[in-house]
Amino acid sequence: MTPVESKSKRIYALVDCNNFYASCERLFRPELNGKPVVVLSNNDGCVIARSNEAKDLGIPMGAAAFKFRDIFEKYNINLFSTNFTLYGDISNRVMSLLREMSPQLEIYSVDEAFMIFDNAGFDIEEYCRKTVDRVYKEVGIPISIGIAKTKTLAKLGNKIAKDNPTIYKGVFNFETVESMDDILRPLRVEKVWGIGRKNTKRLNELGIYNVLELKNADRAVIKSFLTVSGERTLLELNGIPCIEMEESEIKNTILTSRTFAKTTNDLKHLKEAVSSFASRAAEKLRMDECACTFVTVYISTNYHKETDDQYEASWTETSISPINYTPNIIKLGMEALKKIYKPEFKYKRLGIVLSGIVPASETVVSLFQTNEDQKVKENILGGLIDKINSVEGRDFVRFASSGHGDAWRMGQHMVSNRYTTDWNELLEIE
DNA sequence: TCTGGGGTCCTAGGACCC
DNA sequence: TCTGGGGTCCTAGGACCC
Repeated sequence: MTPVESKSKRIYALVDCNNFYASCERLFRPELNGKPVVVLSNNDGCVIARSNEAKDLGIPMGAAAFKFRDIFEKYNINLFSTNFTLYGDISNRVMSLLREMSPQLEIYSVDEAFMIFDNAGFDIEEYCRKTVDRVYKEVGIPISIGIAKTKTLAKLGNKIAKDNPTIYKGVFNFETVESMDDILRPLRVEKVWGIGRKNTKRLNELGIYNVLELKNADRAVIKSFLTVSGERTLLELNGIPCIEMEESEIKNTILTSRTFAKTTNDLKHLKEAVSSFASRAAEKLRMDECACTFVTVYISTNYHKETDDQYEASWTETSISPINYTPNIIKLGMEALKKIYKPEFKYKRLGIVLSGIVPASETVVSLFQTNEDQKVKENILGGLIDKINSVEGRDFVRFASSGHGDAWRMGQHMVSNRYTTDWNELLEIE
């Protein structure tokens, strides 16, 4: 037997929540079922989720909200600002149910996960249909599933299921399809996972327009034009798995960034932003039980405004040993900001990136920086702040340097309630 | 007037070494 | 003094994803 034959037969089932953010908003406003719903980004700047009814009205993903104001009004579209606290909680509910249905689960994003079946001795398609029913009944979120030998095909199958609900009823299975060619021929290459704007253009220049043409293309040609990533996509379309399970649960980077509601060149405002974003990033870091070595700050002007002078810059500070205590991270962030700040520009965006991430348990105490006692104190204080904030809402407790941030804080005008995490409800549940 | 936020992976090019 | 090529490591930036 060759190694390939002796390998177990693995099947991927990609679960994707339909119109996730819009579905979350509807969950607590059932009167909106059948009506158009749109969720806007921070600052209510652009469209990041649409219900099917909103899609049918021709509202594109990523559309600038101010350009569609008339349409929103004319069709009486229900608008929501983002409520990530709510979406995160609903996501957790969906994922725990999926984990129950499939112990090998790889969570890919807030609304997507791969269920993995090795040598399943049962009808996977039937099982997936049951999963669709259960998630809808128990959580209230509609999902679609694509089944195939590779992740890329499973993603594509999911798209097919979603685009043809009456034919496939939420589940598309590449394993039982009669003619692969007939399915792939009508699909444009940009539908494929990993083929974005630039790669679509390159492929079109090669005369490759549909997925079947890509699947049958010359491997060496694809590699030379689309690099190894494109080559992997081609192999995956042919049923050869190249994108494996994620091995590490640890993120490489943790990022907190915001576009400001107004521009500012006031160093005081930027310092407040650094302090506030560093606090949030440190909180995420501790949630993963990790520590970081590098703290990067980047700032930029408003690149949409061509009449303004443009500037963007970033700087990375290095810690002697890995840290996750908020004041330490703020301190490095402030030093980085000092290196790149220029008073002559008006800033629209600032971000903090934490990298060099390691499990907190593996960190050794640095002789130069802190001692065991200090470390213990930092851990207790950090944990306490996180606990209070998780109940009282983000930023309930924060460091004084974060200020009140009225000048730069985001504008959000249509936020729904934090239905599932409100303090009162927590009390009732517990 | 008003265009998100949080990630991953890959490549090219510079610095440095032998 | 002048010359070369190969290798590694690091970083910035591009492209993609949801």
